[in-house]
Amino acid sequence: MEEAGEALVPMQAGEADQAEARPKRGTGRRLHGAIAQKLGSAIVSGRYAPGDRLEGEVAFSETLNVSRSAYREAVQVLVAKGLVESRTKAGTRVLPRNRWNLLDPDVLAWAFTGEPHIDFIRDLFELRQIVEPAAASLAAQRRDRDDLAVMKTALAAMRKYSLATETGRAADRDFHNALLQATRNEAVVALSASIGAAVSWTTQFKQRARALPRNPIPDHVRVYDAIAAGNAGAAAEAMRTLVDLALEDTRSAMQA
Amino acid sequence: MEEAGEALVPMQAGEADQAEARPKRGTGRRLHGAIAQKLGSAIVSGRYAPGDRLEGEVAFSETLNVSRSAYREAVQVLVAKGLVESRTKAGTRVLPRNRWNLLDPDVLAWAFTGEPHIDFIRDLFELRQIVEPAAASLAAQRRDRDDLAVMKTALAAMRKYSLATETGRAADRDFHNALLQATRNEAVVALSASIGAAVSWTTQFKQRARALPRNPIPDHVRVYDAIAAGNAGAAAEAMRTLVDLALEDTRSAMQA
DNA sequence: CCTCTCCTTTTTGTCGGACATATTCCTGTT
DNA sequence: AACAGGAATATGTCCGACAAAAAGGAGAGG
Repeated sequence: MEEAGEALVPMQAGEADQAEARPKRGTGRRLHGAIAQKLGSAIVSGRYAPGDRLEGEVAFSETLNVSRSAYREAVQVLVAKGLVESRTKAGTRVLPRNRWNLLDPDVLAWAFTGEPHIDFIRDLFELRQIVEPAAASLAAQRRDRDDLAVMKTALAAMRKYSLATETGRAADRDFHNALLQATRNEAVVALSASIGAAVSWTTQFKQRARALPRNPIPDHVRVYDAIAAGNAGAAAEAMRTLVDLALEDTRSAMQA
Repeated sequence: MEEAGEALVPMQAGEADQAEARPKRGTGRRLHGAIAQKLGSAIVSGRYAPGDRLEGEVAFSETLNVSRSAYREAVQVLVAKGLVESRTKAGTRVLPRNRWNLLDPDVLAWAFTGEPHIDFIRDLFELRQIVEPAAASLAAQRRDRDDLAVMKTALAAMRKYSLATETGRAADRDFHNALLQATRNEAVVALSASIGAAVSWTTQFKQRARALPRNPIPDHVRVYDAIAAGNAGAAAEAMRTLVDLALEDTRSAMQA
């Protein structure tokens, strides 16, 4: 139902006093993309509750100082990701969480623009614990020489720069991407794009809280060795412990 | 209450033969949604190859007999799903497959509007074989009385009507949905919601090819019993065989 | 007083045209 | 031939208007 009165004011998280509401588009970004990000992160982070009605298009686009067209295109993006639903006269309303495309890369990114709920991170790691060992198993059976080469270089880069540097984290992503590529399974790879992004965010969290309490390189090496040897069971097991430790680190980091 | 009904009309179910005619929107469907579906399925089914450039907005929207605004909103949907990318002056180009959000429900649906590649189905079932046994295991550990009740009624409905009827298939979906809900993991639920939709399409394929070669009820019962008993290992194993058989059936049906 | 029907009003949906912006690509210069 | 600069072109944004659908209220009838 409709809450009376103060119901749903646009956020315009007022750092500026005056009408600086216009979402300036960052590097090369399109305007409607910026609006979509702004609205999307606002929804995912809970500033709009499921069932809430957004302000009307005309009014909202006015307060944002953008044209209705740009605003509408942004809303279409949110509709495409299952965050909101628009019906004539009823307005645009936030859908319940179970309709959201949580594995959409953008939605995941938006979820990590703010402090994500600990439960959600738990769910994500649980999915990782399901998918990644199985992926490692598949990779062990199907990898070719090129896959191993890419993983090896990524591993070397991880050793050289630690996970504290951005280049080091990029190498970590490369390692996991190469592993998933070796599964020869498009669906699994697509999942990785989502989970991988989330994982990189949680890695940043870990770093932010304190120094990494444990050197993750040996775990990665064990995974690599098992895949190189074509030992599917060992690869799965090694990956399982790797994810376990990552979860443990993240959890302790977030409690602090 | 929310009319869940996406039983909404499949537009232009008949012939798409007519040159490039205006995409008539089925009851309640928005125009840009229809365009997005048309373009999306064309891309996913391969009628546009990755790297191809779409016709310019003005020209294309003219041949479709729609306004540029509607066309643009449709394109934004495709952008949101990673299918295309638009850049000034360069035009709108189809992205490589690894950029697509394959687990997006709409993308999956579009993939099954035409004859999907057998490899893709294989990938999908492989992912199912990874996720669903693990989900059953989680469900066995976390289900409560309500979950079991819902699953039990769904099971009864499946027994009453077979999978040959739509109500029977709906009961099948209910069963799997209840199972996933019992995992208490939003990410797993979201993933399986996508895959589940695709699976229901393959089920229809099976039915179309020939009568279901095997009674699937006992397999479901085994899964239910294991979950009810809280036996995680048995639940995973039962689900594994269930998915295995489903894959086998689908494969033999598609070879015919 | 309640219910049903009809109409008003609100909000999204679609349209058309205009201008802005950013590249690409061609052209002309050095 | 290399480079710089301008014209062409496609997307990006803005504006204003009307169409369509549906929620909510008004009025007739029970």
